[in-house]
Amino acid sequence: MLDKAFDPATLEARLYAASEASGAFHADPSRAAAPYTIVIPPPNVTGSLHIGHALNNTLQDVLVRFRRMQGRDALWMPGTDHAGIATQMVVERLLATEGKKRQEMGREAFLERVWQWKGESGGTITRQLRRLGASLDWERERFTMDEGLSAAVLEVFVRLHKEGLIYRDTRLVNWDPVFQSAISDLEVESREVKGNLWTLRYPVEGQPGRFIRVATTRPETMLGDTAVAVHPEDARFADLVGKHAILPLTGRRIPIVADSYSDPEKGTGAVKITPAHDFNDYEVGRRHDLPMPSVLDAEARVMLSEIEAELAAVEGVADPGFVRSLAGMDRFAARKAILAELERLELLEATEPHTHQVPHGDRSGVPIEPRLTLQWYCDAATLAKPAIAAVEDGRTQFVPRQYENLFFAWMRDIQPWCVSRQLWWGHRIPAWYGPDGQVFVERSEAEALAAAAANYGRAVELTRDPDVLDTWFSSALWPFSTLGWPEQTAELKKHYPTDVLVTGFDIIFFWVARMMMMGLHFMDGEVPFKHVVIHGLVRDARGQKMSKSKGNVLDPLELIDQHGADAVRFTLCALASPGRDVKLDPQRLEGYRAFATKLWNAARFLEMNGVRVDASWRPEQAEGVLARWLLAKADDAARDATAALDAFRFDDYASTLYGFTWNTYCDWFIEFAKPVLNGPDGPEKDEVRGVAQYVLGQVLRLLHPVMPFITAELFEKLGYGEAVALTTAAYPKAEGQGAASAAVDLAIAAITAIRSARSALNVPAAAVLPLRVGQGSAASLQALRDFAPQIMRLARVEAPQFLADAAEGAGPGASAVAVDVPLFLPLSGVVDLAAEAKRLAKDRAKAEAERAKLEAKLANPGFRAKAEEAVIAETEQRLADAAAEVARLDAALTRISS
RNA sequence: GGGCGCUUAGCUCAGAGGUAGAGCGCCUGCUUUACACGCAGGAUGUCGGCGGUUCGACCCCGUCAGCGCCCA
Repeated sequence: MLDKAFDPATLEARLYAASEASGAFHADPSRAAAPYTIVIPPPNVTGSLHIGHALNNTLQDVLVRFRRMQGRDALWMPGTDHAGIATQMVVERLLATEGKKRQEMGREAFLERVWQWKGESGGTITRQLRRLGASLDWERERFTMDEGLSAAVLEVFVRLHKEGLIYRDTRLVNWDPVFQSAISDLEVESREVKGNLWTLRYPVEGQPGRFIRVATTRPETMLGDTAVAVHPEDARFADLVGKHAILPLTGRRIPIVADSYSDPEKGTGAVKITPAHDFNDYEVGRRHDLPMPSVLDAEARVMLSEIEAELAAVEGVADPGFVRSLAGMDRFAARKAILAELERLELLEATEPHTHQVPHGDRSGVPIEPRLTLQWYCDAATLAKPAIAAVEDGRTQFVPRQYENLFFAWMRDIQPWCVSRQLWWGHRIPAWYGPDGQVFVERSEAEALAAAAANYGRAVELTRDPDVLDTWFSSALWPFSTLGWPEQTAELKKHYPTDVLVTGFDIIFFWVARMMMMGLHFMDGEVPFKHVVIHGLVRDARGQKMSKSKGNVLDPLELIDQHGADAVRFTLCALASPGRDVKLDPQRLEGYRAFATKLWNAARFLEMNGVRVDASWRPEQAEGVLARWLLAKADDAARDATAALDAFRFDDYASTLYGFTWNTYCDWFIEFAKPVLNGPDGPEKDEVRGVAQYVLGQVLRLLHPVMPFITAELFEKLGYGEAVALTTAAYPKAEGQGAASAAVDLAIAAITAIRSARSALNVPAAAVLPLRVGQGSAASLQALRDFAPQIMRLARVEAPQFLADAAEGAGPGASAVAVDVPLFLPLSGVVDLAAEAKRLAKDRAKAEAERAKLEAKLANPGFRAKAEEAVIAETEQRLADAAAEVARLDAALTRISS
């Protein structure tokens, strides 16, 4: 016997553990079944499950469970990435509490410590994914730093280098002074900062008393200025172009150049150019062939080595002694000192408050310092071409489609990808340097030594590059490295290309783009995935982004504790409309938890009424109208649910099943079944019991992808089979059960019409009224006869009296209509006839308006001439119906007033 | 400034060139022995504004407005 209420907390852990242990989530390449493959976008190993993960993984799990039930050899590949910066940060913080520093420990010991941390704490998110019910193939769990994946990284790096697609170059990078490493553009976020706009005066060479004024938000970089730029068409400065300015403090002579980068509208119209510390200035520097001295070191402290030689004393303008005093000073302290000195020299003209966007490291939280450094680059522009082509010709499709534009925009303007990071935790770059600095990129130190020996004609000592690769470099290989590449495994053969990548739009550049580039390059031009399903961000009920500072964060694990994993999953699924953010209102969760309870109670009801699972019951044998009606509706639900999932419409999938389960199955079928179940034993009762258990079985299967726990529990408790068996039970298909019986729909219409009339007339709920049935088609009258017990029970009426002719039944009372049959509720004395008259008049007005509208439409010659035949016929039918409705209501009004 | 998206019931959102929908909320009534996490009934929409195409526009086109996101 089922418990009185569904209690998710007591069964989720048990059910999940049983499924995992049963091997139901495990793919097997030796199986004949066609593959279905999703690789999880690898969560960060330091991470824990947030609501965005819950959405992302719910959608993946729904797809995987659905396809698995359809008989596919489903593989959902689990794992995490090593998150270079984040992990290093976590462990360094841990060390700090012990009073230790990474630099003191040395690289080896530090890495050992990171692995130790990973062993102890790196499994958080994978444990949490189990609570969500995610049916990942845990036996295959991978980690980007594990042996196999590291081999893949090595192979890719070496091959790309030999192909000339990886090279070293000195370029401007986003430098994070906290981590002292290059970071990706994508790890930089712009933050609004209240600062100042300072106007500086640079003396013009050879024109005493004349200055060119430049506005800047970063005065400390002026030490590295190598030009002043003005707009070529700016008349104010036309005579200065080609002349020089004397850079204050350093005394350096710098050219005044014409470049359209300078905006005449902004600031003073002249802009200082510091090529080594600003991306725009860097481009200007390249255009004008300017020197690019760096003036800030790895920690963003003032560094003079590249400008020291040119320091010159200029009376009232530059003092080398002052500049030297800045050496080693932090950039913000240097800013203050420089401003003070400029002020003293009367070269600081104005200070205005100014709010502007400043790039910050998303993890360190400090302003990024663009720095000119020697790094390893990957030729992304070349690799991007096949990726763009694959999306253009539809080998990979985005869902929703419009995200392809975002992908194209980024890929067509892609910059060289800086892949080196000045960290310890990560894949160490397989590059060794000879005594003269020549580089040898090989798969191992031995190979590098051999290559060096061949090159120099003798054995030499090599030094290995200390840097590691960007974490995304290894993530980019994830769709094939996890399948065993570079080994040609059975898994790789069967499961690549994968079917779908499910991710948020914010991650298109991180994962999608890079996986596409690497997949196409290394897998013989085969795309890594056929579909990219993009979902929105999870926001709070008011549409605000969740953030710790706002305190509006919803923790999925708490939600699971409160409502059950099924309700959380169903909610996320129902709200996942394509291209929209998910506004998660706790009220919605309550609503879908109620849905789970509803399903539970329906099952309980059947159990209490002697409905038992009968695997031999065949739907084709059902003859009764009610059974056939339910089977046809179940067919529709199966077809619609499947179509929705085929199209990645998770919202439609959820609402189809919500409606079918609650409205069709519980509200109508079960209510119609009650008189039969309470009645005498016999073939009719057997059939109702049979169809009840059969369709409930279908419902459990249909819902299982989104509500794996409650469905498995009911599957087992009711006797359909072991809980774990539902994981691989066949997903229902539309079976061709035909159209739903009109007889049931007519009975439903009759009940609804009578209920509506009763309610409008304030008939006491408990009152049982007489019911007279007027003239109608033979089929309709038969339907009302067949379902008389249901109508009596659900509409609270006496056994219907079928009237012999239209004249009968006249007399005061309420009236209603079910399709083509008038229904009379003689209510003289019981009911407020004036209220009934009012109700009828209102309905009549509505019907008359409809009639008039249709008549006008048909009277339009253009409509007659140009509309499709079928549309005209339909409109005529509707007009006839409306006219009949008006006539019926007129008759009812007449009866009442007589 | 450039690009993309959105605007439909009180809220959150579906929606097809030909009859505007759902869930929640709201109002009313109900211990109808599965379920009050329930049952039944009900109200609410110039489908953002304007113009165009069409026999017919919520839908297609143009334009304006407001909101959001991305990039600069």
